[in-house]
Amino acid sequence: MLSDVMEDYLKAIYILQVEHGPPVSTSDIAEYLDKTPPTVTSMVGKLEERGLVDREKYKGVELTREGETVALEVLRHHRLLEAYLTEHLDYSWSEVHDEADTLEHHISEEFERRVADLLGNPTVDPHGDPIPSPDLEPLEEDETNRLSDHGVGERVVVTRVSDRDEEELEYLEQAGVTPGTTLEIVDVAPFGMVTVRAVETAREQSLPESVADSIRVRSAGADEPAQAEANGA
Amino acid sequence: MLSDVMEDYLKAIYILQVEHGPPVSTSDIAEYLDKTPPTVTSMVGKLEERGLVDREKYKGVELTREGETVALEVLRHHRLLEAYLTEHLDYSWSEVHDEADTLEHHISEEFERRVADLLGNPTVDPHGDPIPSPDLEPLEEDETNRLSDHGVGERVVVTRVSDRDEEELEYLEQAGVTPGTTLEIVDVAPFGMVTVRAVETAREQSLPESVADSIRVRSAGADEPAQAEANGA
DNA sequence: TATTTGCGTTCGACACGTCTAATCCGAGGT
DNA sequence: ACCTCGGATTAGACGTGTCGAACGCAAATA
Repeated sequence: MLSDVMEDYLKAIYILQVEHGPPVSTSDIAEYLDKTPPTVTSMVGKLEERGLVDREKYKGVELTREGETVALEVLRHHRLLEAYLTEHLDYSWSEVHDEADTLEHHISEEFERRVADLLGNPTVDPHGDPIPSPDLEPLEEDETNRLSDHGVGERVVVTRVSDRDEEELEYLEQAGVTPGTTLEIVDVAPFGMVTVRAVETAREQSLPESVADSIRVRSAGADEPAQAEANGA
Repeated sequence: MLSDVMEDYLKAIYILQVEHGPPVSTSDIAEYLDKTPPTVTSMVGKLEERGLVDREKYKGVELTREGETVALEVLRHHRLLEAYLTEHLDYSWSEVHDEADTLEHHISEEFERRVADLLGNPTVDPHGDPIPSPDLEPLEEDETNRLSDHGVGERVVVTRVSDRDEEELEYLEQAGVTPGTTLEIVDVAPFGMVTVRAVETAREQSLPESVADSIRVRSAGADEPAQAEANGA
């Protein structure tokens, strides 16, 4: 049996690995989990002993297939919970993260199954993040663009926003920028600030570069406009 | 902050205290929580340091008001979760206990509030156990009788069954003996076996003494036939 | 190539929750 | 009043997860 702490490490390594590719450094893990580097070194050693990560000293760490499976399981719990809390317990879009972060380690397989059924086996969570399938196959890479990769005049549909920063989420939520929203890019300032107009509501918003970086979009009218609606119920 | 383990001890002490009255012995706690007596002694020492229990060495332990409040909080979580899992996630009556036992330590106050609202602020859980109020006032004593206190020919309404033994619960569930059921006592054997007929379905069941002891009832047609229906939604 | 500098790792320590083995109370029987 | 025996406590140990301080490696700099 794995402790919740170990699950947290595996999830962190998975996420960092997806973002910047393996190997993942000790200090990145420490930063992500708010631990000190010696703590991470020692924990990573234990994960290696259990065959959940491969490691090269002074280089970095990478999940084994087994470690990846555990990470996907935790991620599935997390994202199902986010969807569930949002749709059935009336949580706001920005409140769900902390609750899911705790509960993801403590729900049973039974609970997972029942929640998934109730939601109609969704494939994305409320932030647009993909939910790993029940058999925990590796997720496909996110092929969509960042909002900041697009230029003035283009029309895009939001597919996904980062769920790591609560304040950012609250801002986007009340600004009406959520998965499924169609945006028209009004202006791009030299320092990366992007001004967009939500097509449905005609509201204009300016978003700093860091925010524009974490919003994933596809071109409006591009192939397969189905993803945002795939989250059942 | 209290650990989940400490919460478990406080809950256990509370329950034992309600059952057999203070002081609660080390070995009873050990038995209840499936730990060894030295472990309990050491933990009880820590609870005493934190002002959650009063203790007299070699005698036993009793919750302080503060410790009782914590126990009631955990109990509220547990019983709300049981009600919630039963009513909204389609858990069977006997499955909920283990899931609730874990989750009770990990849900936020926010979650507690939302679940309570959704259920209509129930005052009893699916087993008929009282749910502590949000302000965590001490629970009133259970004034109802045990099934085994009644004699042949009497009609009683089930108000409450113990949730500690999963097998027993499964049996009672499929036997149709649940809170709200009206029973007529058909026979009492000398060794405590009670045979009852469920009035609504006319099914007859024989219950061993241990089971008959853990079923609480009130006389059918007695004052205030309202309790079993008080669990909203 | 020699040195600096930034990470990473090792070392020692600590709190928690648990156990076994050994010892110690104290209530009930004589 | 004494002894016994069941239950409680102390003593010592271990695994987990965490830290700060000291040390070591390796890549970039000169």
